[in-house]
Amino acid sequence: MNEKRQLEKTYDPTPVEARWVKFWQDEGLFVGDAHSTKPKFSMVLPPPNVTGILHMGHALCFTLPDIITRWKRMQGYNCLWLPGTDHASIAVHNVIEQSLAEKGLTREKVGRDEFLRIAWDWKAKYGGVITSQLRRLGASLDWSRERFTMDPGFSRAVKHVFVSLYNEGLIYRDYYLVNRCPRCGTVLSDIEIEHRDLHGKLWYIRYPVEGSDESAATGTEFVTVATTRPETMLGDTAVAVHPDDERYRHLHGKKVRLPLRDRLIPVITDERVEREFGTGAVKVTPAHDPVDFELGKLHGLEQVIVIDGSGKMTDAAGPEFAGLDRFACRAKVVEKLETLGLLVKTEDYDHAVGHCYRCKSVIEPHLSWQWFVRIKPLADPAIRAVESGEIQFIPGNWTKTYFEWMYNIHDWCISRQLWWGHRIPAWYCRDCKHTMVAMEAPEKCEKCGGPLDQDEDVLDTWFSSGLWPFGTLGWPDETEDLRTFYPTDLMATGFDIIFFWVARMIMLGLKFRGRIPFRHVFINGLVRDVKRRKMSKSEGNIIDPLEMIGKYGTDALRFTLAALAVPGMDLALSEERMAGYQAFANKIWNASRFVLMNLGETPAEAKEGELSLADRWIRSRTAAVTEAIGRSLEQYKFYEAADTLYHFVWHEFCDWYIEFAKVGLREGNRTTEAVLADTLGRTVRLLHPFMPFITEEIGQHLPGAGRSVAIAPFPEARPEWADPEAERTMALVQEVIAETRKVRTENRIAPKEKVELWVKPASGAETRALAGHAALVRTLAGVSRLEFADAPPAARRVLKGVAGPFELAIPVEETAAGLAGERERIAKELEKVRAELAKIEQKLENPDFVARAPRAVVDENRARLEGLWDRRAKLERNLASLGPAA
RNA sequence: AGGCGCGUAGCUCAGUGGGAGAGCGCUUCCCUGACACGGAAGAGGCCGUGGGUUCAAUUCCCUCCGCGCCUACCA
Repeated sequence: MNEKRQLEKTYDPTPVEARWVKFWQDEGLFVGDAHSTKPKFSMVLPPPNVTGILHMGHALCFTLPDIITRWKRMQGYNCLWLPGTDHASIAVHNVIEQSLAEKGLTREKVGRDEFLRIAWDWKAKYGGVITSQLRRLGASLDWSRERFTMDPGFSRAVKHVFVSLYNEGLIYRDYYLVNRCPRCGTVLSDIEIEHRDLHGKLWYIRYPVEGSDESAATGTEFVTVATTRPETMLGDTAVAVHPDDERYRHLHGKKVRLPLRDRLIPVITDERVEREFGTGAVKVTPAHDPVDFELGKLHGLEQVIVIDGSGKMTDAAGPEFAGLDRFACRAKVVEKLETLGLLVKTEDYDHAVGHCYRCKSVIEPHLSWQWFVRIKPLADPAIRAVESGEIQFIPGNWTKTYFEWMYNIHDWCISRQLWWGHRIPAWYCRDCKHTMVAMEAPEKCEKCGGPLDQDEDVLDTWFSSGLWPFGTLGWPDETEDLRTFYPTDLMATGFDIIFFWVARMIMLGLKFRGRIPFRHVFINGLVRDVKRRKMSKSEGNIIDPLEMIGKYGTDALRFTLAALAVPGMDLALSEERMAGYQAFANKIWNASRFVLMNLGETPAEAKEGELSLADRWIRSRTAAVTEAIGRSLEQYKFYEAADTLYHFVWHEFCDWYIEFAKVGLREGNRTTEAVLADTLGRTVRLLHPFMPFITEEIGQHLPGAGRSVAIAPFPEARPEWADPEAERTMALVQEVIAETRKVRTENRIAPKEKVELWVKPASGAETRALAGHAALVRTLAGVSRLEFADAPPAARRVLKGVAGPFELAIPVEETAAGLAGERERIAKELEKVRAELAKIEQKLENPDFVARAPRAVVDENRARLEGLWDRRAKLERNLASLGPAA
């Protein structure tokens, strides 16, 4: 026995994990080789926000691709998995502005330069948190190539893209109604808006029609409009009705007097007005509503801005309301109208309201100058890339979601009124207002030579993220990395950023590289809690991956995530499950300990002629499992691969093979020793992509350990090991053992007590097969003596069982406890057999079935029928032998 | 309003056009020299409802019920 090779008594993940993280890093095992001649496999890590701390969503999204990368690497691919972080402008702003607020400061007070200095300091200090947490997960990333979306090279790529698109006319500046978050102080793109259903109100307001006879007894004529946002009426510049609406035909061309502002506004007609909704007349506020904005343009209406960018009412709202918060103003407007008798009624009304995706404030439509990407020309090729199958979504049903959005895509607003980010490379002439866009700051206006001011805004974070797959590889330079690793092979991410990120990467990758950025898009689900709720801080139902790692080990966490990862499905994470896989890790550990304890000084060699049944069986199973795992991983069926491994390791290798091997090892069978060691070695390597730490630890103790399991060859399937005969015979042996155990247990024979087992011979071949492996039955079933005979020797009591083709008999002393249940046990079994038999008989008696079902199915049913007849006969005999019921 | 998805064992989830599966939990027994994070033997399910296709449906199609998500300019 080699003392050095032995494992500690119990597996303690923490020190082991720390050791191998360092080892992998020091040895440079995950560094991609730009000059390799081997086939490549590349991925870029979806860059987590620098503000981030690792949560379960990360853990899932990083574990699954890591499994694939490790698997590919072991198969000999030149792998690159490139890490990095995203500057996350809004998220960082929120963090820093909060810390400023604690000192009574605002970003305006400290100024742009100071603010950026603070942000960079902050990034330097905390930006590494998430990356160090990623290492703990065991993610096999190439840290030598780590990037940041605002590092100099990447910034150059961003500018390059902006300038190119501008020169091509695909980026333009426009005065447009956009979404603005009053709290974050910036505009947002359409997809950064979350729609939430709110319980709101619908206010019905009367606008006096101008020219109606106020002095007449009939009184003033009114037109009533319905609105969910009464405060915007201060900016109304028209009332719209449907052109064919008879109720309002007499108002065409008339004007109404806007209450509270005492302004005359026209009645216009437009087919977009729904006659059925509200009163069929709608107030028009071009500066504060997307539809009204369009109407306003069409009808040449004035745009009166009554709410500013921070959600406060402007002077244009009138002296009574100027300076009020928009919601306070709403209350005041309603109150005023009521006093004036202009509020007809108020109804409850539920509707979807846009909220900021970062801070959840209610979005305000806001009229301002912004930069946009003309998206159609970019979207079309991106649609074709998916239609043609060049890019494949997994699972495929996300394709539809992608198309849905891409077909209806709107121009992308990319400017943000923030400081942390890529500043827009546009300059405006102070004198002639000329706009210049360039990579480097121009000296003076190219038209009039006047002084220039750079645009104050930065770009949408997602504008830069969209370049990630090629910007990280050195683009716009034609680097070796770019040539070797682009396009990447797999992008694994959440469905929530298909629009934000995946679609943009495809569009920009095609535009600037002329090639797709990745072939497969693996969409993983959301990690939810056991009750399927989204994990959130406010719910207090967060399961913290780092806490789980501390408690159960990284391997258990990874295996849990893999086992629950059905492509595209949300997964409900339970701690119990994780505890189960911790036990699994422990099981592997102890099985390995057993194997190592039984290895001789010199490596054993498996001699083909000396393979035992168990050896041939486990080899056959290993071959099948190896093949199955490859197939599952090809299809990203992580749960299936994990399940296969779990079952194989625990219920085939540990429960059966190790127990069988003990029999051989006791006899000093070195072939069994060799097969045992080889099977463990293969198992460890099969498991490695899922559980890198424990397998590295074990692998390094095994004889013939290479430099690292992480770069050891992934086991090949060895189809020549398939041995159906061994599997059939083993099934026979296992059945006899199981039946014997069952009879023992149900008759309360103590585990320690040995019994004699008499087997009634079945066919010659079956009997010989079983007889050849009597030692296995004896050891595993607690049998002292195994004999073949038509009838057992005379005894006061004989327990009966049926195992496959065999009838079993166990003679016991009358004193054995609990013999009474035996009749019931057999009767119950018989009942099951009869019920099943009835079903099959019925099926086979159906001529349509026999005529139309596939031959194999019919044969299979016939075989089952015969097997059941046989079993029924044996059970009936057993029951009869017990004598009449008491 | 459209689109997507889910409803299978107590819980969390796989799976399949022809004998219902796993993990955890539960019951009984056992600390047998790898492992009590263990071993052995069990209990437990009209596979949401109603139709249709089929020789055969838990599986394919439709209706409905329940649940979740995404997209959306009826104020």
